[in-house]
Amino acid sequence: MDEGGNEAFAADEETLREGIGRRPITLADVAREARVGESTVSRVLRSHGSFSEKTRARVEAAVARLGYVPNRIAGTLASTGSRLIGIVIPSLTNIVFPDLLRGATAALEQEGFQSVIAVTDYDQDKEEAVVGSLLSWRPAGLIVTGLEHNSGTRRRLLASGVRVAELLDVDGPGLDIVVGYSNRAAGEASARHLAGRGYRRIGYIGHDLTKDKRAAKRYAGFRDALGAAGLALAGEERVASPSSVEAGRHGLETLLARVPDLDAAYFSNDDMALGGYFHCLAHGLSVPGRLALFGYNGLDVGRLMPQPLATIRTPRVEAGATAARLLCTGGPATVVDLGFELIEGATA
Amino acid sequence: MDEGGNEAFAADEETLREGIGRRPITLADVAREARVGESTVSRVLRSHGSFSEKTRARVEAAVARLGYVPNRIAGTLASTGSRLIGIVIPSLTNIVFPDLLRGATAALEQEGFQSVIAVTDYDQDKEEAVVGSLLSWRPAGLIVTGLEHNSGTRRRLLASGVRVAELLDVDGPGLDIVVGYSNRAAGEASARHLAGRGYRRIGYIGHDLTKDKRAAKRYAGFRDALGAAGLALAGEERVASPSSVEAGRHGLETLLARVPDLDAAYFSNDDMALGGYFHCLAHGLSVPGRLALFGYNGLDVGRLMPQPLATIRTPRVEAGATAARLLCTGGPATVVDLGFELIEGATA
DNA sequence: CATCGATGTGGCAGCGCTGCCAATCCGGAT
DNA sequence: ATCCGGATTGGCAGCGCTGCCACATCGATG
Repeated sequence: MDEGGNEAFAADEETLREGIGRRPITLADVAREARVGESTVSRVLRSHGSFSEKTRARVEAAVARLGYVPNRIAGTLASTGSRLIGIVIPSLTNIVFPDLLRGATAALEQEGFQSVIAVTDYDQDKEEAVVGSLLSWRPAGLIVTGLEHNSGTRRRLLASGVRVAELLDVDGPGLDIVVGYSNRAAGEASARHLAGRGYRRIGYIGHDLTKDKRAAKRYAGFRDALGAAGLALAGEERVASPSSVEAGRHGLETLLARVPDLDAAYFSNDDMALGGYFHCLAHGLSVPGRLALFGYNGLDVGRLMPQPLATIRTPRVEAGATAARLLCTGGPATVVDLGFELIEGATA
Repeated sequence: MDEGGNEAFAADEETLREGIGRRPITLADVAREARVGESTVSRVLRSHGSFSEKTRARVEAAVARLGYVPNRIAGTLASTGSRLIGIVIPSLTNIVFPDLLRGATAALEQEGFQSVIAVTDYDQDKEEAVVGSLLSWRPAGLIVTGLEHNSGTRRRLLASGVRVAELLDVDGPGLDIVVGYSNRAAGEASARHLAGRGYRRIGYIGHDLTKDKRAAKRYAGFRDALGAAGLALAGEERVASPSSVEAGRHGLETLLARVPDLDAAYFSNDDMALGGYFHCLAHGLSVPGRLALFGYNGLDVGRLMPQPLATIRTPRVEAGATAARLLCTGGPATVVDLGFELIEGATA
C-alpha cells in the first residue's frame, strides 16, 4: 500500500508531496501573496471589522491559491476566549451518553463552538484527571455528567473560573448550570406505577450503584415510594458489571431463582430490561401476566419490542443541547429541570 | 439556585471567588513564586531535561500553592507538534461509532494524546467542513471513517501533511494508514452461509446505501455471492432513514407483504435485524423455520436474544485502538485487515 | 592548579495569530 | 481649495509557553 499504484490518486500525488515537509502556510504568507497587511487578512477571514469588497476578493484568492488553513491554536492564544467546550461523560458504551453528545455537539456547532470529549469510566479520580486535562485547553465551558464529584474535581472546576454545566440530574446542589431531570422522582414514579397496577412482589435488577450515582438515586426513590405504598422490595439483584443486556438477562435469571414468586421486575435501565425481556421470552414466562417489566430511559428499542417496554423517557438529547446553548450564551447559574415522561408500554 | 444556600459548598465559595475575574496564573507566576527561571518550571512540569530534586520540590510546591494549570494552547503553539488526534465519524446514533471511539480514546490516552471528535451525519460535504475545522487545530493525526471522501476532503487531507487513518473498510485505495476489514467479503460470506444452509428465497432489508458506502459494499458482495451460488435476491426493501430497530421492523414487514414466500432475510446490520426479529416475534413467524435472519456487526444484543442472532462480528474497538496506536507511533503507510468472524447463531 | 565534561539553570526569541492604535484614504460639506 | 468624519488599512506588541544557547557550578582529571 505504501507504494500505492492505484491510478485514481496519481493526480493527488503531487499535492501530497507539496504538503509534506514544506513549512506550513501562515497568515503572513497569505498577506504577502495578497499584498495586504496581516491584520487585513485576519479581519477578512473572520468577517470582523471593515474591509472593502476588492480586498476580500484578493485575500480569498490568495487563501485558495496557497491552500491556507488558519491555525486556531495561535488564534485562540492571541484572542482572549476560546471557542471550545469540554464534555466529560462516564461511558461510551451506554447509548445515553452518545445521545447527550449528539445534542451538545449539534447545538455547539450552531454556535460556532467545537467540543473536546473525555471519558471517565465512572471513576471519580479519573474524572478529576480529565477535568484537569480539559481545563488546560482553556475551554469556554465544561459539560460534566451528574452532580457528584470528588473534592479535587470541584475545587478545580471552581478555581478555573470557567462555566460548568452538570447534566442528567437535578437531585442535589449544583456548581453553576444544572440541566436534567430528577432521577429520584423517576424511581418514585416507577414504583407508584407498578404498585398502582397491583403488583406486590416487586424485585429490582441493577448494576453497580456505587459508581452510577443516578441509578442509585432512582433505586432510592423506588424503594421509598414502594415503602410509602406499604410495600417492600421482594428481592434484588445487583451485578457488579456496568449495565448491559447481558447483565439484565442474567440478573433476572438469578433473582428469579432466589425469589420465584416475583410478579414484577424494575430494572436500572432499558438495556437491563431488554435482557430481562429476552430471559422471559426464552423461558416462556408471559409478560406481564407472569412477570411485569419496567425499565428506564425510553430507548427506541424498547418501543419496538413485540410488547412495548414500560419505561421512563428521558430527554437526553435536549439536555445536551440545552446545556450547550446555556454555556455558549453565558447567562446566570440556573437549574433547568426538563422532566421525564412515563411510558406505560405493555410490559407492566 | 444562583443564590446557592446549600451549606455543603460554603467552604468552596471562597475558592470560587478566587477563580472568577482574577487573571489566570501563568508559568511566569509559578517561576516567581518558586524563585526559579521559567524554563526550569517548564522542564520540571514536563519532566524533560535536568533539574535537581530540590528544585522539583520547590516548583511543585509553588504549583500547588497557586493552583496553576498549564496552558496547553500556548504549549502547543510554542512546541512543534501537537498531541491531538482528530476523529471524524459519520454518526453517534449507531453504536459502532462509539465503539470505535472507545478503542481509539483508550489507546490515545495511553500514549498521552487527546482526541477531538467531529460528526458528519454521513454527509461528504460536511465531512470536508469538519476535516478543515479539525486541521485548523494542527493535530498530529486524523482518524476518518471509510475510504470514500469527496475530492475536497482528499485534497485537504493530503495537503495538510498530517497522518491519516481510514477506518472500518479495506475495500479500496487508502490515503495513508487503513485499518478495518472487508465489507464486501462480509457480504459474500453472509450470502454463502445462507445459500449453504439451503435458503432460496432470500430478501434484503437495508437503509440508505448512497450515504453508507460500507453497507453498499456489503450489499454488493452479498448479491454477487448469491449470483455465484446460482441465486438471486427474491426481493429487497430499502428505507430512506438511517439504520435503526424501527427501520428493520417496518422494512421486514413491508418486504414480507410484497414477497410473502421469503425464507431468509439479510439485514444491513444488527439493529435492523433486531427489528426484524421483533416483527417475527410479534407476528408469530418462527425463526428460522419460517424465516431466517442474518445481521451484521455482532452486537451484544444479538448474542443475548432468545435465539442468538446469526451475524458477522467486526472488531470495531480494536480498529479504533490499532489506528490510534499507528498514528501515535508514526510508522509507514499500511493496510491492516483485522478480518471478521461469522457467528452462526440460531436465527439462520 | 588549570582544564574538563556533566549537570543545573536562566534569558530570550520566537510559535501564528489577534487587538489596539495610528495612519491613510475618500466623498461630501464648507 | 480645505476640512471633517467614517471607512479602510498596516504596524506591532503581546498571548503563555518551549527550545536553544549561554552561563554557572562542581567534582574529577591531567
